[in-house]
Amino acid sequence: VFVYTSFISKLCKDSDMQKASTIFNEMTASGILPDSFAYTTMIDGYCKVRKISKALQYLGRMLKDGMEPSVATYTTLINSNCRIGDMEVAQRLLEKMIGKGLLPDIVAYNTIINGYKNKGDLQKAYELLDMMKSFGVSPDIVTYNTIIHGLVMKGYVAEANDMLDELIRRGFSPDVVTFSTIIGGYSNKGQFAEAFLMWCQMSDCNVRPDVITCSALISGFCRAHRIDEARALFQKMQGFGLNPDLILYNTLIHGFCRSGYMEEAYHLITLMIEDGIVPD
RNA sequence: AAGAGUUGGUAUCACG
Repeated sequence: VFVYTSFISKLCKDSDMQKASTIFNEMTASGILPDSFAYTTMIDGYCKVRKISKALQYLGRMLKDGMEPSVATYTTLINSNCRIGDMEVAQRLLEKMIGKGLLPDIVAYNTIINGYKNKGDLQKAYELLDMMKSFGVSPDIVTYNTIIHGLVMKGYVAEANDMLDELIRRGFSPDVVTFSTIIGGYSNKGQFAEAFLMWCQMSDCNVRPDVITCSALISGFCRAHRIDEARALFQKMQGFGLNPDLILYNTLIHGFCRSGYMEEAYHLITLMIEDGIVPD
């Protein structure tokens, strides 16, 4: 079950549910009984490719095998509903698991907080934050990152910055996601001085930028038609050993087109192909 | 360097 499930898990992450289900069937055919992990992997895989009926089919098989959904199984289902924006169902699932005597863990809470955040309902996100604390579950850096992103999405980047200070005061270590989120927020608003300060604070914390950090900044530069700076950072990051990916190329190509640099945009396509990245 | 679930970057019709 161990090796099968790890293999299936990788296939699910590649959204290759065709192959994943083949392997799953192969496993059961060889007499190996799927456990809770195996089922949850399949359920999550199908949820992520929006084949909910397939996912429920596996959930049904799991129940028929006499297994109770685990906290992770519930979290998968909650997340699936969060993605389609159905927070009523997500909330009901959370209550249902509690009713069954399962205690939602940090991941479960983070998932539903993220769901409310994506709906723009920071009020509810904060309520869930209180709820988790009252159940004795402490927020972690993911929780903070989620709320910081919620603030950024609403344009409250200064408040997001305050939240960063607060989390540090409480003894948490901001990570590359924290900084990328805030840098992206400033960058999108054209507040590049603030974005730069954040970049410096990130270095002070010994957190290294990654491709996403750079993309967030480059995206802002492009939006503001500051193509020289976009280009400069694009060069510089490769000096750091960071390799541009598909999204970054798309960002730059779009930015160059928008600012009228059509030849250069076109040139990027050949460049990305040389990098082994297939344009989408 | 190993089996499951949560957070950050681009684009996309219509509506607004």
